[in-house]
Amino acid sequence: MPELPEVETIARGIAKRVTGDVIESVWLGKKKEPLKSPAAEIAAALEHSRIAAVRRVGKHIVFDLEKNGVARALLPARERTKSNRSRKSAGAWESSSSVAPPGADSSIPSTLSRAQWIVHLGMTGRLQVCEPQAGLAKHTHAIVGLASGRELRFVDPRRFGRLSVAVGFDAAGVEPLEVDLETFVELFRGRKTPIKSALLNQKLLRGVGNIYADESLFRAGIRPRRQAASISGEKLAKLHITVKEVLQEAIALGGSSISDYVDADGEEGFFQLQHRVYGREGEKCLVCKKPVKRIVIAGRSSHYCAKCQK
DNA sequence: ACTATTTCCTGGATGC
DNA sequence: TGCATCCAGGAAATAG
Repeated sequence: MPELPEVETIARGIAKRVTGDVIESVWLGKKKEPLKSPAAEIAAALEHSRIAAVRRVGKHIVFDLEKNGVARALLPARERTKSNRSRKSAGAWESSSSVAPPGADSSIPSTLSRAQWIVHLGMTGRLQVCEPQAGLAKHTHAIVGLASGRELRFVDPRRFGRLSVAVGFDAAGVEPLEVDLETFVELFRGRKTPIKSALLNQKLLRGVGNIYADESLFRAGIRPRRQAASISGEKLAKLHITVKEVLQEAIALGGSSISDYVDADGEEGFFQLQHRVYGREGEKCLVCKKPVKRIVIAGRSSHYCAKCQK
């Protein structure tokens, strides 16, 4: 279940392999769930684009795409009108900023369109960079052919993952690794919801999932059910630190491998060995030896130590 | 404006 | 062994 550290690890691995490569072809499967934008828009945005960068935003993997505007001018008018329906996705292609590419011959009218391909892995999504002859994994929903001769494949058995395209993509919420204390504290002001739910709310903090919420709360000594607004400034300051600490340690270890998570190199992460409460129901708390408890908050398993967390 | 609950998905684990 | 049931959980949709 990729959360921020796993997505960061995967994005770095993919970036290493495909940055600068050019997309030559796009195949999208028949299943509709994985596609958040219409298939035609995704294919149109990706084809003939250069992958300028690959980065993580929250739990999203963002491919920054660049392409010369010539293809746009050649699009049939019908296609252009059709793709203008949705401003949120590739339909906004027309309104993308057009600038001359560096080093372009100024005598030839040329535009450079920028867009983003956004991949959300959901629970079981995977991105593979492989040779075209490599066996096709079951539940492959997208295959992107690259000029280098390799393929980028999106595989997702449970189909909670999503593919979309956008212009000027930005996700809601603040980056947990960048947020300052004042902004962090402000996120929880007046919130009656349990702190665990607030941490999982991507409109507040983007990237924290179930594992890292539990681990951060344990280190901060806060029970997951505590009403967010009732937590002291001192405790929130502690949480502000432990959230970053847990995420940074996890990134350093390549994420947490539970069930079948592997990064872009097929390597497992090792942060699961550092979990102090997550998945340890009934086992002894590593600090006080009391058994770790498990409760359900908003349908999510939540692990904590009743003695160490108040 | 918030908050809580339900729904989508499949594969692996468990129960009888 | 087989078959049904449950569970994992991110985020969108729905309800309150």
